[in-house]
Amino acid sequence: MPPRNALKRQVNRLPPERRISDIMAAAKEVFVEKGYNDALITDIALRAGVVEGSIYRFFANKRELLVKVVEHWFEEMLRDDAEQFAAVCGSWNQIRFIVYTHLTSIHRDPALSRLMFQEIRPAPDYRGSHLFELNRAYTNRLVDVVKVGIAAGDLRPETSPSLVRDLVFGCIEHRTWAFLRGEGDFDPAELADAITNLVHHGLALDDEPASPIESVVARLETATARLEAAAGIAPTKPSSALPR
Amino acid sequence: MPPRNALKRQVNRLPPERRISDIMAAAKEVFVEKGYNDALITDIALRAGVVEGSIYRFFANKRELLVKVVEHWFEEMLRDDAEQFAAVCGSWNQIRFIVYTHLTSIHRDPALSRLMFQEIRPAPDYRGSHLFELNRAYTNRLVDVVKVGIAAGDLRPETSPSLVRDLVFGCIEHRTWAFLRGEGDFDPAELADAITNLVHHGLALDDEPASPIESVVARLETATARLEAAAGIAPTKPSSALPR
DNA sequence: CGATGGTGATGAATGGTATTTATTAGGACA
DNA sequence: TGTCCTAATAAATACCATTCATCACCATCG
Repeated sequence: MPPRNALKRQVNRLPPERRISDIMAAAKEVFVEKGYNDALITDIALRAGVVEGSIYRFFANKRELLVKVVEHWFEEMLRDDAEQFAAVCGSWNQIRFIVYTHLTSIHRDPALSRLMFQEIRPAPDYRGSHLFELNRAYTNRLVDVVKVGIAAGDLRPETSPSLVRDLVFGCIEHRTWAFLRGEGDFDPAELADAITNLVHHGLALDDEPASPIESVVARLETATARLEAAAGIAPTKPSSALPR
Repeated sequence: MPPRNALKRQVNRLPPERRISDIMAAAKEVFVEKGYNDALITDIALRAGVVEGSIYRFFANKRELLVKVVEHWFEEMLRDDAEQFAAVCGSWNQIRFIVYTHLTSIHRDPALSRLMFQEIRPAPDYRGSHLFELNRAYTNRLVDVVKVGIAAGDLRPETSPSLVRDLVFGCIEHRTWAFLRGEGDFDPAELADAITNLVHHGLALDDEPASPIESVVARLETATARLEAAAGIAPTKPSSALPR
């Protein structure tokens, strides 16, 4: 056995899968602790027990490493949620379930959620990425719930399912930003109830006979509102506000 | 006059305000074009007609420069919106106005909006910053609208005003992310209507008083009153009282 | 059993960029 | 007109992601 010779460099050979998972585990740690920009490749390499250059054998660059780490997390999450969801019935309960599980994920992994929101999603190549597809599948469950609810007569037929998706996920994100910055805390169950109720009241079909007068006045109100908007807001391009 | 001597360096002395505004204008350009990370101080200095070091005389670092640029934009925006808002009456119209103007800002300045969402807001020192205060004032208008609406009996008493704020601004943000990434377009007026309707249906008090006609007529009256106000019959500040 | 080629792994460069610093020029003021 | 103060400069520094020339381990073959 050769003595610990300073001139001989030590090499530790491992199967690629093992190396990759070591690096990803270390990267996850560092990204979570430091955020993307302050995470150092040196630090990741150190914790993974490799040298900086080795990371570039498996990942094209720092960003790809980030994407892979978040993808891994997201996929795991989806697997866990999927079959549970299948057991939930009724539009209110289904919406509540989706809101609740999403809130729980954020509450459990704030740093990773934040990386997803702040670093991944705004990237110009996000659409077209695997994470985009995963996220689409994730959020489309809500779209489907709304569609089914409309078909079943539970929800207002004129609501846009995709707008409901943005309403719900946008609300959750906006509500949790302070927490994601490390300020304060929230209770997922409580907040899930509040959001679901608020949204659902906007969706629930009011079983009123809906007299003809009703709709006529509603149209009148809309017309005047537009008129006001056009008159009060922008002299620059008044026409567009009057689509008719 | 000294000849253009390569050994003598040219110095262009300017009043500080002028230098600062030059630098900020150049920085705005570059940040808008390239985004925060890809914006180079060198580039900014070049366009501002100064040398890199000079920027650090007026701004502590790149991030402070960014914050100042966004602050400036935001303040300007607030000034423009403020008095217009004062003229709008009725909770539906007020919400619609807020949604519409916000959508318009995003539509007009996507890059700056994006910097605000992606770079500024997630920073750990955001709360406590001037921009936080500005943004709070901006979004609190909606909170006030909801509070007044509840007090006036227009909106469900059990709704949380701050949750409505998150619902509305979160929805807008989520909806516009694709546009902010440079994919596709949206129509502010149309989207404002859709969002306002969706949210308002979740807020509007549904229990009809005994006679449907009664409330229908009341709404008609409200609508015409608004129209009068908008037309300039009752101009300066009819809003704060929120009649009725 | 020894040589050898392929490749995982290394750590020292490289390059790009924010930030700092020593030095200079212009103007205000005496 | 001389002197000091400070804006402005340009070169230097520091920090990192990324690249690259080289090395050491293993399998395979002679």
